[in-house]
Amino acid sequence: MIDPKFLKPYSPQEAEPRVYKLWEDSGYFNPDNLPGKREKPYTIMMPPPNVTGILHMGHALMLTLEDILIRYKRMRGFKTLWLPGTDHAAIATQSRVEKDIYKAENKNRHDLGREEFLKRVEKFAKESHDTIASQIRIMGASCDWSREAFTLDEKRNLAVRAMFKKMYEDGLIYRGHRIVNWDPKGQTTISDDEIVYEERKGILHTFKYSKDFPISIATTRPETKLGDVGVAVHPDDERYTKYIGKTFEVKDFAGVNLSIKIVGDKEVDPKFGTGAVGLTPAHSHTDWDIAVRHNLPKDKIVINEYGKMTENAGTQFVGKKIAEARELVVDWLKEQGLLEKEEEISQNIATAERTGGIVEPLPKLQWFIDVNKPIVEREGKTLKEIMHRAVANKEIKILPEHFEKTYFHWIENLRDWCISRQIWYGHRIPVWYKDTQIFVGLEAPTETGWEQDPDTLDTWFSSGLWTFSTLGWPEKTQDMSLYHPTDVLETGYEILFFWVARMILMSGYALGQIPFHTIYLHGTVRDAKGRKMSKSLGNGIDPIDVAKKFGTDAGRMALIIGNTPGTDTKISEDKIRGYKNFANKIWNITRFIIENTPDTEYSPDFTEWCESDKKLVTERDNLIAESTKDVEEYRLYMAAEKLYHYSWHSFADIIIEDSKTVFKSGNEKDVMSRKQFLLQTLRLTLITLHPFMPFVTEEIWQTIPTLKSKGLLMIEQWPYSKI
RNA sequence: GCGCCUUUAGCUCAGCUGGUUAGAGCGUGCGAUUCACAUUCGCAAGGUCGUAGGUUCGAUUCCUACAAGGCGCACCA
Repeated sequence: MIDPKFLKPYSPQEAEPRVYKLWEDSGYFNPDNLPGKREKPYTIMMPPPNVTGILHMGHALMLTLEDILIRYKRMRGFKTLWLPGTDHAAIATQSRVEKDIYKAENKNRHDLGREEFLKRVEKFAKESHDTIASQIRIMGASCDWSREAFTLDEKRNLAVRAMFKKMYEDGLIYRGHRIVNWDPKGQTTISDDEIVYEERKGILHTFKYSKDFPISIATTRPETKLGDVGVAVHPDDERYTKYIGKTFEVKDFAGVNLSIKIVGDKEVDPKFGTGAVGLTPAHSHTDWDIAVRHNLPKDKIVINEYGKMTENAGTQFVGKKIAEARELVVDWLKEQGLLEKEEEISQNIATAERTGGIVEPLPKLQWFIDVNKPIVEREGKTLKEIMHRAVANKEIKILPEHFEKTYFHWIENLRDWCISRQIWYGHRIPVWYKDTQIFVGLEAPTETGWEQDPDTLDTWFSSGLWTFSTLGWPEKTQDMSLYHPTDVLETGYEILFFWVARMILMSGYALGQIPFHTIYLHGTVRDAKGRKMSKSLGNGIDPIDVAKKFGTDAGRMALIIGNTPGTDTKISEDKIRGYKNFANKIWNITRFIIENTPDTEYSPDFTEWCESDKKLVTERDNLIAESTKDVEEYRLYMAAEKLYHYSWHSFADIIIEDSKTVFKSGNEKDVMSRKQFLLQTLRLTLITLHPFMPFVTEEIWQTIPTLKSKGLLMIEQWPYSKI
């Protein structure tokens, strides 16, 4: 008797939660519980979503791609581990919570104090985590919850401390006083990669320090000139060579005394401005470098951490904001008749990715990772070389391939990585100070008087360890030896440098291993018009709403079809609706077949095909073989589309339609052959579509008595496993 | 400034290593539909494959230049 469910349209809302529970309760998400021998492991570490809120379409795409790969490999008999987790996302989470608290209570983090503030952040992170974990389930992700990790939990903290200690002892981590990127809004340093450049209009002022100063200079930041210590010109610039080496005393530059030494440096572009650069080493990266080369004073700081002028800027400027000071200096130059020219130019302003604050270069004592130091344990290779080599010698393959060039280009320009942050939420730096002594270790020294460094680590330091901190490193666990290196790292191309490169660095350094064999980079999910989804535009599609309205399967298909690696993809409700109809189509295919084969036993070894069906078998098997190859070669979009097209436009539209005639004909051999073909193809359709549309296929499998008796579709064997 | 990507039907995109009438989905038009389908099915229209050269027996596919759009990195005094 046909199950009455089939008399109504397929209801993903009803089926999906029930089916997920069935899977989760089976224990098969955990590779230890999978049936059969399964000697070969297949591992994916889930890129941990930030605990700053809820999942968006990008997460849905990531989860879909990874789930397809994992489900496919599980059906191919691999010991599949997909390890889920979340990321504490230090700055992002801290600033989010700060904002909330300020809105609700008009307090900042200092009003609450470190301990109380951290409690609040942890509470927020916990809630956010719970939301995310439930949303990952809604997406149908077949990941091993028993191994779930958090970048800031105890085990990961141990890994972080162990790594810091190891790198410190190898001389790769050092403390240095140098110019860093300071975010006045977030009150912390940030790395070069956390800077976003924004093009803005600025005014280039050309002026002289004093009437009798021989060289005019140009600047967009007149207020910093209060801290100038020199002027740099190109060594071959004939206009200025006669001044190189001389020092000029400027008695009164807007109220301060300046001692300006003229130096020749080839970094100076003689064609820009006047061809002479006023040097402010404390507030400019390039000026700092020039000052180092020519031994000029570097610590004349005129702007502090809050973006205000310091005492060095003179009594009339101290305490004033940058913008105000800038106007005052310009006014003064005008009054003195020193301003020669003002022109509008466009310039790139460095802003902090997370807070949007304008980045102020400042000299500070910070912790760095040396990317150019030869490592004894690694045959004298540097971290840069470790990162470069893994991709260059094809140990790691990037998809799409052209991102390799981007990757190499980034490595070439890489400078030492500043890893200390002046924020509270994150891994505390495992360094203790007592007078002039420094102690670096896993635990605090037992004697009294030691104080721990107040700073925390860049969040990407802990994410860099993700492929192995999740497996228990630094302990020598069974998981470590079985699952590392992992197989695929699937993530968005925008975090290739932030994260992917750092994992290659950390794994290569600490283990002498690559972290993964293949990098699959997906693009950004955009709206129907190609715009980025954002809160302010209100054009976002919430994957959870999609699940409610159309079903997760439909959302997954819409995300995957037409989506090639590295390319942005557009999605709309219309597209999703199409795949909702497809789920219903499979539902009705099933209904037709069971209604028309009530007395037919499915026999797996059936060979008595009539002539016309022989062709159908070949066609179908070729299609499955092609799709299998597509999945193996990461053309998931292609496999999904082929299977979709076959099910609907061959199997349903042609073959099933034709069956109506065959059944009427009454030719017994033909009828039997066709019935067997329909049953067999239904079974194969469900199996091959399962990685893409896991819910509807499993629901059907569980509803048909003969298929259900074989257990879960999730662990059914993929056909033609020789491919 | 250095580099990467994209440019194929009205829209969104496929087209793997060059080879018969260039494909899909959506949309459009016409027709059918109490017979698995909160619909579905059939048929049809629609493309000088960004522009200009080149390699080749043959190029949407390879090379060069150019144009438009997008992106990354660096500089930014």
